[in-house]
Amino acid sequence: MTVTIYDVAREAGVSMATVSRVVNNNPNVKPQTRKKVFEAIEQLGYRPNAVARGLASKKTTTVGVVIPDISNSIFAEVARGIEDIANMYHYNIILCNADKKKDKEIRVVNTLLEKQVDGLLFMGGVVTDEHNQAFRTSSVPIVLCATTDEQGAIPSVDIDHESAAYDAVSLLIAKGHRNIAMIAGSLQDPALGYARFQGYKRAMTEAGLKVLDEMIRSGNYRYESGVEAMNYFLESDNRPDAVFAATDEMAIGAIHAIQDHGLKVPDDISVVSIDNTRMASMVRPQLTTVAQPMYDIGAVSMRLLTKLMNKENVEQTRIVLPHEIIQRKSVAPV
Amino acid sequence: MTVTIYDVAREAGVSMATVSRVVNNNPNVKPQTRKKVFEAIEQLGYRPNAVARGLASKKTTTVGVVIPDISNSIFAEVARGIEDIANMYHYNIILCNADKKKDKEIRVVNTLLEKQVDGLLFMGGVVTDEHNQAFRTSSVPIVLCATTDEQGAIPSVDIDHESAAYDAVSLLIAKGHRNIAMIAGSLQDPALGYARFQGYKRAMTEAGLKVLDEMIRSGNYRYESGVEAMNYFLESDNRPDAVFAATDEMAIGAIHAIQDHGLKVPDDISVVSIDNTRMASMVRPQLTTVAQPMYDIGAVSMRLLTKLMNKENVEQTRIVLPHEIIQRKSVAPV
DNA sequence: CTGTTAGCGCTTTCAT
DNA sequence: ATGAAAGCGCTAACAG
Repeated sequence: MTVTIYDVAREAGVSMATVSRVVNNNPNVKPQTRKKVFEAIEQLGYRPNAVARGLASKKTTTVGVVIPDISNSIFAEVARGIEDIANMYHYNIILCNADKKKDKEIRVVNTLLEKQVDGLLFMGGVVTDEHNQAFRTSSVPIVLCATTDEQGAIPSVDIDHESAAYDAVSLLIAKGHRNIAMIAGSLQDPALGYARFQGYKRAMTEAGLKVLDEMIRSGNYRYESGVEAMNYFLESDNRPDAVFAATDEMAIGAIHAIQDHGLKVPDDISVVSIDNTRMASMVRPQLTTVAQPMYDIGAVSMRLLTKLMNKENVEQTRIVLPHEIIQRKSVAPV
Repeated sequence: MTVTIYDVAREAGVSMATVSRVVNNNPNVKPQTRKKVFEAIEQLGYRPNAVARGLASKKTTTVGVVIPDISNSIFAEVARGIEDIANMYHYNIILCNADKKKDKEIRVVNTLLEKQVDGLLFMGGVVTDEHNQAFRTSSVPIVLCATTDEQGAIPSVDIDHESAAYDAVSLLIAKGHRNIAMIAGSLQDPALGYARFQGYKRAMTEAGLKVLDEMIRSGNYRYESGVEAMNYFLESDNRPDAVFAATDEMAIGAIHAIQDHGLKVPDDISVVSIDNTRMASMVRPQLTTVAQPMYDIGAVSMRLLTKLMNKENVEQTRIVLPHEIIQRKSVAPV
């Protein structure tokens, strides 16, 4: 039924080993023989079985990637970077959504390992002890992508969220704003939510400004939570004159909340955030935001992983990519 | 080094077959034996090798999905639907971007087949003869996802783009608009761009309205091309009073172009589109659009694929999912 | 309920 | 430059 390497060998009048050699581009084959084999392959419509090859060679040329949610554009962009580089190095990608649920994350890491992936890219929220435990049983390299572990024991590629937040808030301060609110993410999330909050705090403190509890609301990174949080600020008696949102989406929510209250951005209230998703230039006013190089994070982490899988010597296993503030139209001088 | 089923068997004092049985949940094992085996597994930290299993059983419990671009939110949403259902049926996903490039599409289909996926989900633009050729050599089922072949020979799940467009334009007409422009996609793309254009034409014609060349511009489905196209209309001497855009993104571009010209949506010009991406409710005014159930398209096509892989009898192999017009704030009566 | 025994389709020494 | 043969780790009859 299915044609195997053996059939090709018979058809070409050579041994399996020889067929294997030509399929794998081993130079030790006489051109003439190579030709015969190719003809037989063509003739029979032979398609190498990658599973058998994987079993025999102990390499599958596929890497597993666990991602919180592929339908979230931030992660989708990272995934695209991963895929492009993987492709370039002839790896395929097994993609698993894990929704930032610890149990699911650990489960998929295990099934990925069972599938004998040659390496693992882990994109998630927190890296707990249980994660480390699961990672430790892996015989293949793992790199954290768009996150880091606190001990810095595992190779990772990310931006410095704290300093990105610091820069965003500092811009606001430089423009003369003093009464600056923050729409934060989850403060339980050390790699992102909390780090961005820390950056806000540091910028405020260094500028001699007070960090007031009532000027901080936590959202879930999404649009709706941005409008909710902003509505809260709008209705408080100490209305901020600028808002720093932990994500573009929440910032856009905030902008609309402000506009729906009959106020103007940036004339009445300035807004700045982090991410620089495509949407940032698809709002009016266009969003001033700190660009997170998501595609590059994916690309660089995949590249790092290829080196690790290749057992190359890598000096830097903890890579921090630079961020950049993109000034558009949502921030005004006071 | 790596612990195999054989090691577990020895440790537990049973045969490989028995270990295999307990790992695969075969009921024919005495509870006591099962327990012994589990202990040995635990002890040794045994992790079944899915590649070996795949070779022996000729099933990999993974399906391949070829997708144009995972960083495009439309496709990402489909992918999420696929993943969720795949997960539910214990399949994993190998994801390959193919950028709607025919060569790349065919190449990845082949490598996916080499990897012995149990089934294939194909999301792409046009399905050419060459595609069909590649599909035909497959011994595993294939379903087209968010596209169809013209002959209808291959199982597929999609919406009826023509009628979605028809409904969108008809809404405009019902509201009293007569001078309706269209920002189309690629008219070379039969499954989407052209079908949506056909729907526009039919709605116009049936209403006794003229389809004017100068009222139609082609974009590339993206935001920028929406603003470009709209600018063209805005500067022409026959300004439309309503615009139908083939995608939300282009519609949002159009809205901003209109606003940047000092006009109002929908007061001066109404805008309607197709997609209902999350962004549709993240613009002001919120976008009236035809909802394309992307998640469901992914979910349903994966479900269909599971049935096919299972050799179940399926009556309907060409599924057309319903669309629905979502009226928000971008369309006004004249 | 459990064990024996062939493979699955390929890679990889080791010879020649 | 090529072939023979031993696995890779597991499943699936088959036998008992």
